[in-house]
Order: sequence, then structure tokens, then C-alpha cells
Amino acid sequence: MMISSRGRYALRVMIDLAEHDDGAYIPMKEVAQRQDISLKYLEKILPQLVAAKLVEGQHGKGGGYRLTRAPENYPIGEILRLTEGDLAPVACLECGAEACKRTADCRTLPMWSELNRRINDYLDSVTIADLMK
Amino acid sequence: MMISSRGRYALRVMIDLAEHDDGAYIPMKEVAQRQDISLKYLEKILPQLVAAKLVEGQHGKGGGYRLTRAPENYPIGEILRLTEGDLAPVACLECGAEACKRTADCRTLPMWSELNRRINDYLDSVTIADLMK
DNA sequence: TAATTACCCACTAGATAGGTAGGTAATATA
DNA sequence: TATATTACCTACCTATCTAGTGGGTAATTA
Repeated sequence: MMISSRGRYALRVMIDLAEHDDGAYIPMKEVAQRQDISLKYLEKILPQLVAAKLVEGQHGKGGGYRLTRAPENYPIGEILRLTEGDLAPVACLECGAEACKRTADCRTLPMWSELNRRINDYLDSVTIADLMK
Repeated sequence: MMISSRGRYALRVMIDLAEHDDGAYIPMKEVAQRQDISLKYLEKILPQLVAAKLVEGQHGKGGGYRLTRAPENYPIGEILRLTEGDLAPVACLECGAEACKRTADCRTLPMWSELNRRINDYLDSVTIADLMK
């Protein structure tokens, strides 16, 4: 399995924020209840989304989170690459991967590259707006 | 990351057997040396390939392994689904997965299904013959 | 000032990956 | 028949990762 709970939860939070967006901040407590996800666990994921400016957080009463873009401007691939670290199907295609010595005449590398391209292309062709009710 | 060493090694063994096929059995000791993979680890993978009749094994001197089909009749997807257990990108699409209660109106399930379809379709469109030198 | 909310840090149980060690069973050859 | 060779089997190990929990602090509003 390729996509962990972290990435799937991030996606569900973003969709939830999009579907309940009325301009106000939405506290994560509400999202956690609606989505039936541990609030504590979400609190570890959200700061990463804030740092990447996918959402903005506001402290205090009346605070919470809110999207920074229109839903159609969030490609799913962007959210997953951020939260999962990478979507590469094999280790040698991961971002910081050190070149393996077999790279030059590796029989399988071209196939992995093409698979990687297809996965990313598809996930970048879908947006949050496509997944809303 | 989605494809573990187990699946990648299985693939490299199959390609090695295909490239060195002269009708005789090829001992795994040779393959392990050529591919620079732990023989002990390969010995844990091969019985699974034998059980699925992807290769046949022969004991004793002059023994080893040999492909049971022509290289163009091995879709990569078949080998990987066997050795990896599953290629599903998310847990809820795995073979023995119990239905999650959100399935009915899950926003993300259709996307995961389509991704799953694309991954399997591509990997089934490539064969061992395509990966040989 | 009190309540609320984001955010930070440390810890943990369980699962999995990627092996290693030490054998036994089957087969060919001398 | 003896020996070497090879597949194949069982048990074990260690490091890493996942999906959390617990206990706070900082910022903001009412």
C-alpha cells in the first residue's frame, strides 16, 4: 500500500474544509468529529499544511482553519506529495535518493519512471473541487 | 513507497532467468551473484514463484530454476501482485479488506479506484520480454 | 480574565521490511 | 553407494515506520 492514513486524512480534511467553507475559520475539533479521525493526530498533520500555505490557521476563540485557494486550484497530487513525502513507487525514484550503481543499465528503471509519471499525472489532474459533493 | 525489495528482486530474478535461458536450469547462487542480492533472501522468495508456476525448480546438481513460459507471456503486474500481495494504493482497496462504513458516500474512493485501475493496467501492459536487453 | 483554539514535544505499541542462521530433502555424478 | 550440489523450510533478529496518546504552551477573542 502506497498512501498512508496521514495523506488520506489530509485529503479528507481539505475536502471537509472546502465543503463547509462559509468564509469563517473552522475549528479542527469539528472536522475531527465529522470525519471520525483522532483530533490529536490531525493536530500533527495540519501544521504541515499551514507551512505549505495550503490552509491558514487562526488561534483563539472563533479560530480554526480555512483554505487559501479555491477548491479547483488544489491538485490532489500536490497535497499527497507534501504529506506522504513522496509518491514514488520505488525507492530509487524518491526525491533525495542516492543514485544506485546499477542505474546505467537497470532493466526496470524505465518502467518505474513511466509508472511514476502516470501516477503523478493522474493525481495532478484531479482537484479538491472534483471530490466535493 | 509502494513496491518493496521483495517485488523488485522477484522481477530482477525473472529477467535474469529470461536473459540467461539456454534451456538448462540456472542455480540461484549464480543469479544472486550477478544481481548482487542476498542468496538467503532470494531463497525465501523463489518458493512463492514456484508455487504460482511462474518458474520451476529442480533439486540437486545441475538443478536450479527455469521459466515456464516465454518472456512475453509474463505481465509485470502478475509478478508484482503475487510477491507484493497487492498493488492497491490504499488499504480499503486491498483484496481482503473489510468494507469501511464510509464507503457509501466516501468522496475519495472513486479516485483511488481509478488510480488503482491505471496502475494495474499499465503494469499488465509491460512484460518480461519488454524489459530484457 | 477566562475560554478557546492552534501548535509543539516526548513517548509508545504494534507491524513490517529485510534480512541471517541452521538446518532437511531431493537429485546428479563419481 | 557416497558425496556434492541444489532447492526449500523454520525460526529468529533488528531497525524503521505508522498511527496514535499525553501533557503541555502560545495566541487570540469575548
